[in-house]
Amino acid sequence: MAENNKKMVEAITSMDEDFAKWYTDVVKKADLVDYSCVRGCMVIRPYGYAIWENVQHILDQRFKETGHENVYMPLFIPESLLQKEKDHVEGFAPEVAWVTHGGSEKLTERLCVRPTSETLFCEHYAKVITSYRDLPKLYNQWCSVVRWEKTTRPFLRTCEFLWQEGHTMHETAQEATEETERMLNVYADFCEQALAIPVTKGRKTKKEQFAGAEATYTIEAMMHDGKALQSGTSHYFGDGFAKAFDITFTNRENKPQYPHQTSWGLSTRIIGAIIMTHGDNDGLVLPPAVAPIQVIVLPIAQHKPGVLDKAAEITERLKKVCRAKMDGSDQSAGWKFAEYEMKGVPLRLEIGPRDIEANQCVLVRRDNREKTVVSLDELETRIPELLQTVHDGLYQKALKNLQARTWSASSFEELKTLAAEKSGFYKTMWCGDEACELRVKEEAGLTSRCMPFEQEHIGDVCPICGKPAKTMIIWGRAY
RNA sequence: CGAGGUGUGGCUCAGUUUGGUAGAGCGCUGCGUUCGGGACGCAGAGGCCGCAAGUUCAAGUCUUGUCACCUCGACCA
Repeated sequence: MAENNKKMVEAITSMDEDFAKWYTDVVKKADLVDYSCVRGCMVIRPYGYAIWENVQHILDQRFKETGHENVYMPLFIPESLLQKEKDHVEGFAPEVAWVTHGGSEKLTERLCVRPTSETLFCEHYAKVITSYRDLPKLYNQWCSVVRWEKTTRPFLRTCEFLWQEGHTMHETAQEATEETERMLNVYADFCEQALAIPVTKGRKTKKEQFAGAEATYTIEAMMHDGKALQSGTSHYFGDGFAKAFDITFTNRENKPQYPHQTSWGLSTRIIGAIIMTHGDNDGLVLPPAVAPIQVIVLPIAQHKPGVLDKAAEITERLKKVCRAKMDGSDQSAGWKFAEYEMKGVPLRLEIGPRDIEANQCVLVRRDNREKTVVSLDELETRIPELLQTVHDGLYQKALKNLQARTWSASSFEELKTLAAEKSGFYKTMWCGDEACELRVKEEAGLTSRCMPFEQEHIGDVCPICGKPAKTMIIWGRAY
């Protein structure tokens, strides 16, 4: 029995042993995804999709609170449309999928399966924006996009993935800039408040920015292994696309003018961030706000009279204050403990004959296994409190990891040594020259993650070239 | 796209060196006993060994081709 137990537990590879393998083990064993017969694509299973639905629900609400409307654009983009903006097409052309035939007939113009929908939004905006009175246009769409990736991993990089993409048009550059920042903040708040993931907000370097954008802003999260995951991006386009797509409106002075544009997106990749930020060697650990099941009610010795009934009664009560579920299947109690830990359920409620006698139950936190005995009379207040405590615990733990793995370097040698010996984020000053960025990539194996909004003065010169530098930048290894 | 590796019941794999009737554990189905950390007994179901050619009396095993997946690099949310 002990032998068996050990074997089952070892079914998840330890994260210290092989983090990548741990990740795929968790993804599979928690029933989040299945590999599909289509190369590089995944089946998102009910439990994984339920997480995404919770993400969608919370974010969609925040988009609407900030004045956005949902729309739906076509899946296909005619080749000529994609090619209107030069930088954009150069950035995406290598990874688009093309439709060349309809039935057995060859199409006169190839259609690309959208890798992102800027071009479609632009084409539409050109038709519907004629006056400053039509602005701003604050559109968002929930959809999937396709990018022909060479190497893929569930959630982190797949050939098709689900996301939302917001596309907005504004009268002035300032308004558009504000929108870009506003939505980045929506993402950052969402990550911290709903997902318990601390993020670093900042601007991407020119090398890392979105194809066709004037500025790209990002939230970067640190995974448990110290690697970075770009978790959401917000782009300022200026009027570049507007010019390419001939979008003009009559301004307040009765003159034609190009509007200023933004776009911003967050994808199912965020589920990868949740897994790699909070997960442990027993499996997934879900932040309560997006956990499909927040409390799993487990009857103990459920064949004994009254136990199942009591557990069902408690579950019904709990459903009024949280997402609760009872497992009354005939698996053993120990099996259920392990199962729901693997699935990352934030709280487990155990109720057995001894508890019923004492009018109490045992609550166990997934994040630290702490047990609390709670009177059945106090469930409605204690459970929401405990869920909040789990959230806070997860956030603090993630923040601690971020702080413990953030290093700063004042010389290139120091940066290279740190990069070789420690994983995480590396702060240095940077002159702004792309040549230095390339050298860091070549010699230290790091890419720039962002230039944080919260700057620190850690020197006066760029450690790579020695020239004066005013910007602090974060380097790292990215998923 | 480069370098390596792997394809055998649902899953993880043994069997390939030396060709000779397709195996194990887990999972699954049924019945019974269990249940506070992955329980147990009994009885069952399930495989043209990735695919295609070839060698052979005989191929999971040898040869050639092909496809898929995995790991590491290069490229990208």
